[in-house]
Amino acid sequence: MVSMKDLAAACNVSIATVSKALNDQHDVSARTKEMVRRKAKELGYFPNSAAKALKTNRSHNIGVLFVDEAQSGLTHDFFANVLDSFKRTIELKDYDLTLVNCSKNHNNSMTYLERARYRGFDGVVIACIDFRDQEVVDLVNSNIPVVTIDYIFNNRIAVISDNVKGMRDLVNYVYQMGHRKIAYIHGNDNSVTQSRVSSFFTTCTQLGIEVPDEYIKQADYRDTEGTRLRTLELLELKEPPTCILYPDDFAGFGGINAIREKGLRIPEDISVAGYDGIRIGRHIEPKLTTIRQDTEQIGRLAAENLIKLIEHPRSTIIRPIMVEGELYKGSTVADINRNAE
Amino acid sequence: MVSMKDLAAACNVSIATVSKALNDQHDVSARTKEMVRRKAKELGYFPNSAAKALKTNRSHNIGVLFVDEAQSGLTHDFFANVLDSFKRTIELKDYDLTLVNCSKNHNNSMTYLERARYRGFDGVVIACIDFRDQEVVDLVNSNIPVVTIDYIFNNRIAVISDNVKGMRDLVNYVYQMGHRKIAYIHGNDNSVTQSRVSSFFTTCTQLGIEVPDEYIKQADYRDTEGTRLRTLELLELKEPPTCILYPDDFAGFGGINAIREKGLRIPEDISVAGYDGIRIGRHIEPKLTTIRQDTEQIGRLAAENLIKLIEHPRSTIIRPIMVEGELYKGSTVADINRNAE
DNA sequence: AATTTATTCTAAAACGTTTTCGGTTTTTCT
DNA sequence: AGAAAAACCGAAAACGTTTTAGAATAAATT
Repeated sequence: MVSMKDLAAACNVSIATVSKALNDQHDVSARTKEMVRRKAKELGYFPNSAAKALKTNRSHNIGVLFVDEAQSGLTHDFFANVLDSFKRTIELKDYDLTLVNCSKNHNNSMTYLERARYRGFDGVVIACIDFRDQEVVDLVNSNIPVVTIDYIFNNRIAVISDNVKGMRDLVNYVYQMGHRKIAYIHGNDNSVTQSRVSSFFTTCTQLGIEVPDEYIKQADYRDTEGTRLRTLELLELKEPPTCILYPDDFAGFGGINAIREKGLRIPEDISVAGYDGIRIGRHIEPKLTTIRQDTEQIGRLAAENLIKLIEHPRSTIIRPIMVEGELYKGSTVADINRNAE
Repeated sequence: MVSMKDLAAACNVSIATVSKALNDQHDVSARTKEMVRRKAKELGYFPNSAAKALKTNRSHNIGVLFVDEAQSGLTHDFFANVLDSFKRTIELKDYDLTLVNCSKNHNNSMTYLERARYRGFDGVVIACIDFRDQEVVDLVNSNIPVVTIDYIFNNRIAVISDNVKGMRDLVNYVYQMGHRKIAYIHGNDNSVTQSRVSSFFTTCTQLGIEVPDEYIKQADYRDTEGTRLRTLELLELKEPPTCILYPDDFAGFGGINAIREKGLRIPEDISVAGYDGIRIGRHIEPKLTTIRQDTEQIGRLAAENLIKLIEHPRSTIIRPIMVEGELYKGSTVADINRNAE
């Protein structure tokens, strides 16, 4: 409510001088700077971001775009952790974070791009969304600095979890534990799933493992009911797998339930593994074997690179950034090597 | 980038007319309104929120204040669900949501109140934070519309989960299942804990249950290691409880682990219950008995009332709003009545 | 026809900043 | 001491809106 005008009056200087003093410009003396700042604190002055944004075309505000279809937005463990890390990082540089309104409630709703411009975001981070949506594509192709998570666009910064390496590590580990009959219930079709599935097959081939068609099934991510049903199918096979991989940890618990329904023990009778490394997985028994994605790193790198792109567009190298996950061994994959019996 | 000025030029009318046409004011003819709107769409015009906010002192942006101490902000299941519901609700009214930067990284960082003013939030929702923090108190006592979650300030809107009723329902259920030796490991001291603890004692007294001191212990919320240790202590007692209540579901799993460590079965040998109703609790075995907090409702009511307060300050009744939780029976509390044996 | 009333429009100020450019004053150099 | 350079400051325009007060025109009333 107390503006630069008031402050200028109180200091007997011009508004211009006040502005420069507060912004630490070089053409104002140390003495007046000191005076203006003291007075500012005294009167309880603080700037108005709207006016500043209007004038400078910089909002110091970053938008985050995600769609919480089926309750899987903010409550999505992986994404929430990424976002949390992202937020902590940009806060160090004095940015705020705005969740972009993505409801299409009236027919005149803005597109994502329009809304980003409307709010004047300095940059946008995009995650957890259908990347083939035309609105998303338009936003990515605009001149607004953008970073995507787990999806690569041409000539844009992306931070992606190394699903190829993750799946390879997981399969190698399972193989090393003696398993040769490995089933994989994968998630619904998107780029993440594709990376994992192709890595699964590649690794199996390299290891000389044959994967019968009926060992490959599909369920949605976080869909415990789907994995339960698929798991039951797998257990019905005349030659059931000795280990089942799930789309993610959450969905994995659906599979675990199915297995126990059948009176089987984990990992004595059958082994399982998830993907993600959700927090709770390390706190409940059996501790789920999984690939822990480095959400901390993903969020931080996304933030750092987006800010670099915003503040130094010319000197920022635009490329996808890989973040490796880490195998968490847990206790759901049994060692069934001969010598271990 | 195309502004009202451009639009005015293209339409051969004044800027004022354009503004009024787009805002559907009464003193502009239907014909020009139509014309302006058509032209606006044609040129790809959209407003600039900073300019609008500067002029009107309304940002159509709501701040959310929470502190993610110990990773328990966005990744906090209860809060994430509340926030998700909150967001969906305000989006229907065309508001955006900004997570207020609450890092104190340099000594000149703004206070919460200053930041709220700086950004020009129309309102702020406060949750998951130390409500005794002076900065929070200052914000609450300012003239900015505010709603708090799970904490009541005088003369401010609050949406709170009915912990008294929740705990009463839970204890009654446990009692009804035949339990008389009920232990309670409660969370660290705050208003939520106080409600639950006092309700626990009141209900026990009403039921004529004696609660020995050593049945009451403390662990932090979501602290699986703490609950593990406290649980082991309880099991060492010469007269151990037949049922243990935990601070929350997440922490409850720490207790479950401890119990299994000792080779005991749930619920055959000992019963347990949590509090919250986190999603995963319904997907893993054993299904944890708990009080499911109605996060959907809490978020929605907080949003609706905050917006009402923003848009119609005079006619909004200011009072705490109670939201009841629901008993989820799960399968971790055994029926130990004589006839059930 | 003259007056009033209603309708439709515009000019201009204002919101709180930043920035450019020019003008003083002070310091430094010869 | 005088000139050149450096340091410091202010007036004013601009960013994209909304809003007020009034002007111009059209319609309705006497």
